[in-house]
Amino acid sequence: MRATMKHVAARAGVSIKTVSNVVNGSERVAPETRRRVQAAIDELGFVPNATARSLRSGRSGVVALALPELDAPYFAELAQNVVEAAREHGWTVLVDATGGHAEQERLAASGIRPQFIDGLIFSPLALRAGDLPESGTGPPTVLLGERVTDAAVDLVTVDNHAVVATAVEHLAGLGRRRIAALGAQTTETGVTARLRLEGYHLAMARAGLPCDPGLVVAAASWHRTEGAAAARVLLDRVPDVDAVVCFNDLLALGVLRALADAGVRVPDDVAVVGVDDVEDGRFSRPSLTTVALDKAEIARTAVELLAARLEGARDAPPRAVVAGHRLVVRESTAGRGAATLSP
Amino acid sequence: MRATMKHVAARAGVSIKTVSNVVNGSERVAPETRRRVQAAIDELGFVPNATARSLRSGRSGVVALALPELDAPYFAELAQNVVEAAREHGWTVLVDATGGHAEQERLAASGIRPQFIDGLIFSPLALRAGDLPESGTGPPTVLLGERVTDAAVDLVTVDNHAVVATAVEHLAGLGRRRIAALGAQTTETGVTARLRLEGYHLAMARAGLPCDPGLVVAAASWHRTEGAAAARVLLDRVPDVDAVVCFNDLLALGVLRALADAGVRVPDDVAVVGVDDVEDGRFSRPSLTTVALDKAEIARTAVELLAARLEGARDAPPRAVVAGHRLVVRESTAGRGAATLSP
DNA sequence: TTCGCCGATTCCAACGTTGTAGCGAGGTTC
DNA sequence: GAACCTCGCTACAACGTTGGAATCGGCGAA
Repeated sequence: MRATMKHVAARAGVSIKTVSNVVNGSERVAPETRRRVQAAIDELGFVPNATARSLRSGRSGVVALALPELDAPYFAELAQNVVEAAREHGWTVLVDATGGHAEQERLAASGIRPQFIDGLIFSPLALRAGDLPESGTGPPTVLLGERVTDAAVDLVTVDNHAVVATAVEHLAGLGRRRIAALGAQTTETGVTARLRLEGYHLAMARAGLPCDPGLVVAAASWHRTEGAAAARVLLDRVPDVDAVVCFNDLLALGVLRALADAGVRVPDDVAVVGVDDVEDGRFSRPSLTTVALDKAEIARTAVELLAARLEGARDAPPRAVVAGHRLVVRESTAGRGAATLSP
Repeated sequence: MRATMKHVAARAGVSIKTVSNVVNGSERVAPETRRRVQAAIDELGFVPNATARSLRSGRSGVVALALPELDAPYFAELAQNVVEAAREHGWTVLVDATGGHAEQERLAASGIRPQFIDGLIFSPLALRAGDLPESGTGPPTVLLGERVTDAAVDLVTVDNHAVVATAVEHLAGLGRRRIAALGAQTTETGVTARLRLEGYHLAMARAGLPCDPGLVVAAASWHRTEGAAAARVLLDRVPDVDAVVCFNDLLALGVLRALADAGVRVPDDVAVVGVDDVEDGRFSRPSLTTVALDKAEIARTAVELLAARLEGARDAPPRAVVAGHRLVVRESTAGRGAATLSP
């Protein structure tokens, strides 16, 4: 059985509280006592019981990260960044893969293993902010994505209009006219998809390009297979398409594959742009031009917002931070001229 | 403040223990009492405090998964599988990304947030089994990877000799003679790398192929960049190489990219095989022939071994399970003839 | 010598839950 | 009608820790 403070106390000939004081580095301990206690701790291999500590103090040092899926590169890279940022604050991250299912997400939002976690960083797919438990019920939460309602939670987002507009402008600047958008979603909950589609329409209008409805292709989920399938639909529907803006990189990677299979040259015949900047895109053939989202900034900001809320006023007004993005030009729009394996 | 059993008890006019009995579905509660208590629970939105429960019962329902990194697709996909398998057992998974650093791994092995977690599924990179805390100190552990010493922990592994041999035989069967191995590691801790290299040598010998030392290329870490760099070294060193066995898919994807940049045709000039079967390989150009490791089986087995140890005898003899693998032939060895986007 | 003070340590209670023991009411058995 | 049983519930202690109050011993000041 594992040693407890009781054992250490007995061995060192002091009270339990003195052991606690030594462990927590309190000032009020005589050097000699401290030494004796420390020796006992070492001999018994005592490690404080985090559960008891957390019950007593109300803090566990664990924050949850609820994501739709871990095996999509964007979320995997984001998770990695969150884990690292959380470590800086002495937090351990409990990752919860919701599968994007509303029920799982609701469960996650109301606190996995209630009171186990100090806070939650939540990237919902099916859930809308209005579905979040009323504040006070769930753990302090930072939302990644969109504010769908005015629920009072902190938020880290990106400017989805601008993100897609950046892509469209880049393509228009290269002289492309028939620019398709891939990744539209009809479900009410696909708010990111809706915003990105709006950004597409706005940018097309600004560039004075016709916005044929056939140019907009839906994708129920943003995975490679869906991207490939949508690309086939698109080629069939609009044979003279000369560019595709995909709403994320996975879709774009699927598109690249399907275009190659169809004998379409990229970027000569069709230029392709994604969003996210996941690592695969740097190594694909052709490498993928993309609008990079600053995942490190998103992760860092989310952790910091959470820290502020935990350490500061629990009911301070909610804050919203917009993380940055930037265009990364690679072969899928610039051809072999683009620096290889960069940046 | 959140409602506790005390509040519920007061509201329902019963003792705390009766509330506990209702919550835990004990038999000894009259229907009418149960109804009253349930009503109070609903009105107050009571949810049992997992921390207190865990302190009392010694079980938290949380298992840790310690991995080198989350953003490598193999680990991300594995993590996803573990999360799903754990959910079946009612467990939540706490993911710990160690970065492959010995110190972080040691920390993880001795129990992140001690006593917080019921068990640990551990995929070490830097640590050797001998470095694990003596049994009894850390949490019950299932090791993913290799048994380096005879430490008494459960183990899920793959037959690394056979895995690489499968790849070599496939290439030899296609008539390739100058087959390179990519991913060797000189560090003492890279046991998987050592086993895969042995598998390569054994298979080459069996196939009666010369095993020029120049054909073996090292890669400190198994990422795309390293793969690309190693491929350039290889082309420089052995210009007439006609096949490459990469010790994982990421290396292979880097190799594909570097070969394309060098104007080498795959598989016409050089055939490429990876190990893992991550999703990227299904969509790369050319798509990647690989030796698929059964990640779902690995995850499921690991969770089951852990469950058995937690529910059964704590000190039952350790078990070792070898998970399956199978060759998946795609374009990087079979050319356009291979079914596209399959399987 | 006594008092007060201060630093070091101990004691007690509490965090929210559950296991064990026990208790009263009502029914059954002879 | 006493002995016994079962049912439904309550009381208490315990899990391992920490905050706060209480206590103790030694020392300087009066």
